[in-house]
Amino acid sequence: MLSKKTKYGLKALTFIARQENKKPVQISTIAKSENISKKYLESILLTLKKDGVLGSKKGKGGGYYLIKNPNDVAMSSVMRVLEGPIAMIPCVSLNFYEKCDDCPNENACSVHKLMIEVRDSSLQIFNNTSLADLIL
Amino acid sequence: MLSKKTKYGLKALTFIARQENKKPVQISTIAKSENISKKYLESILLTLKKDGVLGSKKGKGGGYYLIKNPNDVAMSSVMRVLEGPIAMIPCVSLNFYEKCDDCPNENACSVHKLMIEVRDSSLQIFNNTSLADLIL
DNA sequence: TATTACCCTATCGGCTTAGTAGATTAATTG
DNA sequence: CAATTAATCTACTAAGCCGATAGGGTAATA
Repeated sequence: MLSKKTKYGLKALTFIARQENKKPVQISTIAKSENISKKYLESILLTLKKDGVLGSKKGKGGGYYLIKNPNDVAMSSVMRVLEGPIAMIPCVSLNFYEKCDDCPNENACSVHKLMIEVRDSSLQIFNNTSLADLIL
Repeated sequence: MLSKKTKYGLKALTFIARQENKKPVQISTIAKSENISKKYLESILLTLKKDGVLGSKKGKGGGYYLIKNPNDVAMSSVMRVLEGPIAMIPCVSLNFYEKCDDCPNENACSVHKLMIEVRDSSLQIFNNTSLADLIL
């Protein structure tokens, strides 16, 4: 399941990227327009800022703005920051690997192979889709 | 995330499908061999039985056995029974569709389109992989 | 210097997951 | 028939996560 966190984050990023001018967008503006709890959205945008996708400006006329070019914001990186691993199971995750405690031998595991396939196909989509593709 | 339920279920199915003879396999045998809590595995196998993939026999020499041919057990159906929707988000699910409460217009949603792509690529894998492929 | 709006910490209810316990039912075997 | 075996059913629980909320703190701008 895609968490609301990720869903809201993607919607917010899209909203910001759609701005003609490069003026900062306020949290409350996005929250209202996209039907998202303002306080919750706050924490999400903060996460995206720490990740380096967004920048922020305080005070009057402040808000959040895009730091990178939408073409350079890959879905794979956004997904990893907000959702966590792209793989369905830790033992096939590239960035969040963890050994299964019930599997003595990964290579002999029937589930393992299947999950690698799924991971690769998802990864291909997320790597080849950028924020710019979402704007359309 | 793939739930342990699904993971255990797949492992159990593989275990049963690997049996040379078609004699029923007992829960405890699978549980020990695959390091799964016996009682938990019980409920999983019961679910698979209700779905029509497995049959069971009580009493001495009883256990669970495969009803269908491994080639006819598609991963997509097993996934749906154990894991639920294959889609990452209900609004793009084919079998478990639900409207988003925050989206006024699905077709205008940037997340929607992305999630359809992911669903389709996963579905293709799950549809084209059967239990027979896992045995190898 | 007042206002605006980001920043941080803490908390909470509700839900799901994984696992446990115990009693019951049905089939086989002696 | 009786004893054994193993599936079936019901109920419960501990732990963890998610989404949301509350309230105050801090920095920049006009």
